[in-house]
Amino acid sequence: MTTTPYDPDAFPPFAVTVDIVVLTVAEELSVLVVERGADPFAGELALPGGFVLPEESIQDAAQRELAEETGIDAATLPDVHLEQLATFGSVARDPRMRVVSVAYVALSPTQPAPAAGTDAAAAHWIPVSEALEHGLAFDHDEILTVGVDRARSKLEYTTLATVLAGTDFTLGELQRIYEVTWGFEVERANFRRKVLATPGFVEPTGERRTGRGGGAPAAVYRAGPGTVLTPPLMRTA
Amino acid sequence: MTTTPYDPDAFPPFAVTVDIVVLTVAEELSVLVVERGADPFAGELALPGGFVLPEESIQDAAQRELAEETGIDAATLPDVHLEQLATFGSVARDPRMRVVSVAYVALSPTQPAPAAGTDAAAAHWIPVSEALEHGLAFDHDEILTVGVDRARSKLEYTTLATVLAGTDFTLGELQRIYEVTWGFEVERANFRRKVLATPGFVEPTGERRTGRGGGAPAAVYRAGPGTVLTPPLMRTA
DNA sequence: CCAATAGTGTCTATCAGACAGTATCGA
DNA sequence: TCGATACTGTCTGATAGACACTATTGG
Repeated sequence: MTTTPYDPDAFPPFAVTVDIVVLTVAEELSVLVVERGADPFAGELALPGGFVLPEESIQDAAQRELAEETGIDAATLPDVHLEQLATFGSVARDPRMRVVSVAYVALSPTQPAPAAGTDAAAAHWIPVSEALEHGLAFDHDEILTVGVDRARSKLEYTTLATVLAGTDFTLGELQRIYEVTWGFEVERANFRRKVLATPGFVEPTGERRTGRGGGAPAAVYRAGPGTVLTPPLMRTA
Repeated sequence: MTTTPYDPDAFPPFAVTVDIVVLTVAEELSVLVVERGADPFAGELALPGGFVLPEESIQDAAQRELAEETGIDAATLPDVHLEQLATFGSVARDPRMRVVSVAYVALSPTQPAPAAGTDAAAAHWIPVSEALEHGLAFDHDEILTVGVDRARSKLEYTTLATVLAGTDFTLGELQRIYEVTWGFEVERANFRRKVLATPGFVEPTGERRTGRGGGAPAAVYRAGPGTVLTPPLMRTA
């Protein structure tokens, strides 16, 4: 806002979009990508996203695109964490015109592949490493990198790993969320101690679940009311 | 980016601005505000900012506005830290038209009042508490709050306090940066130990400086090459 | 039995909080 | 001398890393 009055017809013409880095933990840390149908970058992979409409806030646009284009089951949509990441506004990031993109990060519980036949038929999960090796359209490589960095650091000082773990999880499963996201192993006993000693991180459900490949049945937990981890769960490696 | 091709004439009309939360530590934590000359909110206080031009990136726009409208001495401008904060895009945040604002935070060394007679004659420092009590134009109260939160938490896990302290500083002065920014006192001996034990935080200049109100002369330090504090300097209170 | 996972206990190094004590300046 | 700041040292409680040990499952 300058002190200069401005004429609605004189403002520089910008388009505003949202792009969403939707992350989940499968075998590897994975991101949801869509195949572009039109030029530029037709046929290439890109992050899901779209225009912000004149009558919706940017946050609303991100939520709408997450629902529409993402193919995430409507039942689990409320469990998805969505937060603003950063805004990307280089002059030539879109070859056609001036487009400013407000990027969001979404963390989703482990998900099956989006159902075919929906709006999001072109959407599918691929490992982040694969996405970065292959390369995404526009500046989406950079957006993805920033998004993954944000997710990794948020696991340190928030309880958001529970979002990636889903509604019910064992401590072993929660530990795998950290290990897959961070890319290195975590000492089991110390991890348990820290998680259980942090008030509001997890709550026992009282149930026990038996693993797939042998091993003692594990206690099942759900997310607690806490959101921050003070002191944080450091990633030393 | 959707897979739908889009017509340059059909995109929704948005204006994109930058608004900057420029913070410094004086007697209190203070923010640079400008007096608005035109409606809406004519005569009220607002954060400095302005339009992003068609041929500049958003980051460039923020830097330009910081230099132009801010009244910060050109010699100290390179020492100012500028980082993107968040983007604010509610539908009605500007009563005239749809405006999306990309907010930035700037941390400036302690500064004298901006020189009168410049473009930034309307700019001046006021304590953050005063700004929030009095109220700022548009949604700038919210932007300021988010900016101050960002600054406070960044002091925890980065060495950015050295930016607020200026080129040369004593450990007592650096401690005051923390105390004023966080709003509570820090234990002296522990603060010294932590700062000196963190590699790359500060470097001794070899000089000593004598304070204003008596006391032994203090060693003078400058910022070191380090940027992160691991583990962080926690604010327990 | 073996492999694999779950769960517990313990030793130790590190570090932050708290606080005492000495030193050096200006007024 | 007094007040104020600079600087050092030390004790202690909390905690994370490392690792050993037991328990319970499937195959």
